[in-house]
Amino acid sequence: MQPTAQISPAALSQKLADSGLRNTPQREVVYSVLVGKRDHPTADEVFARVKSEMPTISLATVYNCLEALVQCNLVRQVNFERGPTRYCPNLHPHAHFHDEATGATYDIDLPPALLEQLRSQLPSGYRASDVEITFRGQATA
Amino acid sequence: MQPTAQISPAALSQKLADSGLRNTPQREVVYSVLVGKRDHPTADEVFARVKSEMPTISLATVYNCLEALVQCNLVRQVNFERGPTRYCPNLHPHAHFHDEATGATYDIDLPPALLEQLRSQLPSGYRASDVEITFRGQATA
DNA sequence: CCTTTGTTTAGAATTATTCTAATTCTTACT
DNA sequence: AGTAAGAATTAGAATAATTCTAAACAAAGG
Repeated sequence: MQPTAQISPAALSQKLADSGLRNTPQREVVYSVLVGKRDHPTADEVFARVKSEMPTISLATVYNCLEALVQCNLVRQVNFERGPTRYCPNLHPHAHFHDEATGATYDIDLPPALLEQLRSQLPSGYRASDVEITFRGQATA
Repeated sequence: MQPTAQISPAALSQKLADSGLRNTPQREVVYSVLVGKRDHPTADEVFARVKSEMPTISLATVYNCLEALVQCNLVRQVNFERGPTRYCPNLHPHAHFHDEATGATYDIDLPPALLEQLRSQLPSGYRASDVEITFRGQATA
């Protein structure tokens, strides 16, 4: 998993603008927190991390910022079963491995050919804009 | 998608017993409702369907029954994003296609070889007990 | 029987998330 | 600069799905 490079504030503004959204200090901090520690944090965890840098931010704003970043395709949402939504700034197509023992989440790179093979399993008439692949198990390493 | 045949009440009892659980009229009805209409209903939807047959059942019991059936491997849970959990009596390994327009869910059969290929992408030390594959998009057919 | 253990039930509690309404910021005119 | 219009932020209320709680019930074993 090579990390996705953090984009510049200007590029962030641009990406937001592309989706009709504005850049704000809050959105910048939320984004930088996400790329700073790619452990698939929940909104609550993001909130806690952001507060140390910007103590006045509210949880509602964190949700708003995360949604904005998802909308402009800088961040992906990840869900495991019924757990809280997690956020992932890795934009490479990849799967997730969810360690049932520790709760940790790892990114798993997938060859594009394999994804293509998966897509080809769909009957004609089914057009998938997205595939989500999640492994569950134990990582002993 | 060939449908999974409904198992007999005796076999249901046996499966439950294998997991240290008892059979009950409620569990039988919940199971028969699930196999009766395989449209991946939510707990609420199951509740509504079961009530017509057994009007005194409670929602908590439906949750309990569904959990029991999941535990003894007769039913799978399916989650889409943040939506309510859905229940699926199809035990063949398969993926799901979630139609974003209608909200409908379709089962997609997957060749075991492809699943094996997916599993082989995991680094050594990662042992997956389960893989979940979800397509999102639009079904025009 | 009588005890133990599992199940059901109704309703309360919980959790993650979204909504609301008031305020504050930006942007873009004039 | 001054101001109107549209976004974004905030705190707290509301919601939705699910889980928990405690009491009643049922079944199984000695």
